[in-house]
Amino acid sequence: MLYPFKEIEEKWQKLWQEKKSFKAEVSDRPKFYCLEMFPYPSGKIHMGHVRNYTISDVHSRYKWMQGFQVLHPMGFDAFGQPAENAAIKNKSKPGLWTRKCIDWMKEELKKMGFSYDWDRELSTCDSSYYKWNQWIFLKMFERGLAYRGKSNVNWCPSCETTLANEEVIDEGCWRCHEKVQQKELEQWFLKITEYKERLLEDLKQLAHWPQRVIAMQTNWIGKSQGVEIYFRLKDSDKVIPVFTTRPDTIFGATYVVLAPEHPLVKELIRGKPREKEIREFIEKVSRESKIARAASDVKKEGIFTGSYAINPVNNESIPVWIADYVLMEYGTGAIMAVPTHDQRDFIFAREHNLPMRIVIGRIDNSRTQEPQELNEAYEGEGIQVNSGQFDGLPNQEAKIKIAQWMEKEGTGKIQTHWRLRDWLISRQRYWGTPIPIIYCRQCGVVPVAYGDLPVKLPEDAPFTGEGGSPLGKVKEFVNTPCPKCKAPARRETDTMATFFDSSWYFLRFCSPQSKDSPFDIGEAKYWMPVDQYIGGIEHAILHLLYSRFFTKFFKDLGMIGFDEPFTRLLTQGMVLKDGEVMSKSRGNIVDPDSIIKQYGADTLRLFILFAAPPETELEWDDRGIEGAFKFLNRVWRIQENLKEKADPQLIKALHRAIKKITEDFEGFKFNTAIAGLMELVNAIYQFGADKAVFSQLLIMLSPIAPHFCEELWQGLGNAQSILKANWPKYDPSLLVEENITIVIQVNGKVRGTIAVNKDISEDKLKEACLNDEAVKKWLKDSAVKKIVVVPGKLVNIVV
RNA sequence: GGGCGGAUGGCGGAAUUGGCAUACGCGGCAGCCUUAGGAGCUGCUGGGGAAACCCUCGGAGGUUCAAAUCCUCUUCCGCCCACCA
Repeated sequence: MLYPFKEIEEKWQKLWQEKKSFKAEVSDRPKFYCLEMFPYPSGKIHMGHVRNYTISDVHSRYKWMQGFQVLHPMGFDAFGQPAENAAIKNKSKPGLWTRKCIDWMKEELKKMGFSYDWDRELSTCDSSYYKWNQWIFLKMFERGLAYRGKSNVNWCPSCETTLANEEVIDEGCWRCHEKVQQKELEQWFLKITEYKERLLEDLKQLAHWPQRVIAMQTNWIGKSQGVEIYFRLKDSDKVIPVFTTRPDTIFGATYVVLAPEHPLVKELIRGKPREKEIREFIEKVSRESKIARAASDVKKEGIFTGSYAINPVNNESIPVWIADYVLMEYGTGAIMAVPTHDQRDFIFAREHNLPMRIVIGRIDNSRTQEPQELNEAYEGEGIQVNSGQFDGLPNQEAKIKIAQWMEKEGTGKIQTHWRLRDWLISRQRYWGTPIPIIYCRQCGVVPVAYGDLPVKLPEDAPFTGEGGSPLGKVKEFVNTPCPKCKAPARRETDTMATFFDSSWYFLRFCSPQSKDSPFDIGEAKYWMPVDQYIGGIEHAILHLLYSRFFTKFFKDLGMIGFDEPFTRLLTQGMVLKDGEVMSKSRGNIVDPDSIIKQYGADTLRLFILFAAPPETELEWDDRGIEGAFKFLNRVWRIQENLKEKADPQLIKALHRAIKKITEDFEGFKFNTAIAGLMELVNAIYQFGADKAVFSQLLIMLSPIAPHFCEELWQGLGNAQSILKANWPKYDPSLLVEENITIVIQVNGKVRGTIAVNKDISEDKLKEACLNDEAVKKWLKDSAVKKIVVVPGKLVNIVV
């Protein structure tokens, strides 16, 4: 007979809701804040959600049972483009569509039996939430951290909006993959670069984050030390600053290259004989996509400007070129080229017959090479040559000496460069937080007064899907008096990037009803920081970096006292089917709802944890889910045959299991924890369980299969929820075996085993091993050289 | 090109961190039970071999009494970043 999962799950979900079993309240108990990355309400949950939220849920329930006061909230990241696309398609409104999706999704989440405190639910599209986005924006504006700038922005012609650098993937829009164009617009930026040192430095505090996330953030921030070197133009007082991380190669700089967009270019080429040709070249490059420009196998194109610069260390005249491989966005938009020691420069120099000079000699090669002998640039370590007074120094040492010397001479300046750019948050979109700014002819850019917040998003903007922001077409929204002079003025019609919304929601969860501030300072002091954060690796850079930035900003406002929002981070792996990521386009989706209908949520939870460790990819297997269901049925049948008193052997097995399973829960090794539970169940089938052993099994299984265990727990006569039960503790004395099995090896190969008392002396053990019948035949003709004894484990006889 | 992570039976995956490779499950095989259910229970199940034994953790070397685990070289796969000066 199969256990009646449908009735059981409905029954307990209802009871949990009625009793508010997962209500998080400030108390004397130690707190534990367990958070998963909240979903975008697309309407349906997918296996990725199921996996993410099951991991969090098991961890939360485990912490409850360990006596923690747990905060485990859920909400919806509800602003964003899909709602607008759906509204256009269905001739509906984004708000209506989104709220319907939220309702559907909540139903599905509830069917999974997740232990959320639903009283804390929030949606970022509610004005009670986004009001505080606007408040935060104004605070940043006051401090100069939100600013307006003219900028060449990434423009997606399909979505008709700008994109952050971070949202451009392989030169396409991150959402629709349409090729991104460049367009100059007035935009709002957040000055995240102001926090770059702290964002980098504080990564050291994150001892419990995955190494690779730390590495990705470090690379994204991209700190690099080097020297800014000043190349004076020949016959001019103009200077080209150049950034390099390799000042040790300065004596080998044989030409200078400017990015085509470099501000000096126009002036440099004016009146030169090939001016027209150069202009055409620049035109051509600017039309090229960044993909083509970035492809390393593509020939590096360039053109001589006709001007020369002076290498400040040796006063040589070297030509100034323009080339597509130099980027305006990085460094100073100009480089010094050292073809012998930089592969890109090498290719370019060979292509255009530019001079080369070796300045770093290979350590392993005594013969000095000539540049024409080179097949590629030498980028490794070496000894300085052709470098004036620095000849003979190891280049690492010369790097520092040359930098210091140049700084003293005034020809260069030691500098640090960063890859991190300011964060563009303006979106020419409707379904987002309105930016609380008013433009007045008289007063200019005027912030909305705090008292006038929220600037509400009008719910009935026209949706045609054509051109520009629908907000701009709502006259009642756009036209407003200037807060300062009361003259007619216009509102900003751009909205905020949705990453803004998700950069502080974890703080809002501490006090979601708070009416006077984004979050209650006392509540946040109790609950924050988040003890365990769980989500997908795809957010390793953006969301986590922005959240860290906001946290530091709140600290600067004096609202919180810590630097980092997420103490521990777990990034779960993707769910695959037939070796590929589950996705609609591949048509390999397994719908969680159909699995729940067929086997119940407990089986789904059990399987998804058992199939793989949380961090690795998980291959979906329809037969595996049957196995999980079979296991629960096997546990179900135990209640029919309970004994009066359990066998001592089973008690030992139980305590071994408690130790293993507890350790595995601590380390998020749910797959082996479940294996441990299965072993315990196998032992129960062998020896027969009593009520006490069965109870302990249920407690340990309950975070994984909560409805199922509540039902059996109640069946054992318990009036209270199993969540209130204490997590079992093992008795170490029961783990010690009087007689242990020792492995006997001869020359490292297993030749037998021997059962001995645990306290046997080493000599006696050696003797017993040498006299073992199975071992003797391996020893007969050889002399024993050495015997290695690993206490309690094995004996290795070397002959 | 750079960074990170992988590779273990027919499959998903274990291995106390250098100490019995393949726990647990799936699949397969056999038996039992049967009011024949796609149920349940009990065994067996890495490869070769009649056996004694031998071989096996992507491949090749090395360190060690002992290697899936440490070192060197190498092949393949995944993710992220990328003319970053």
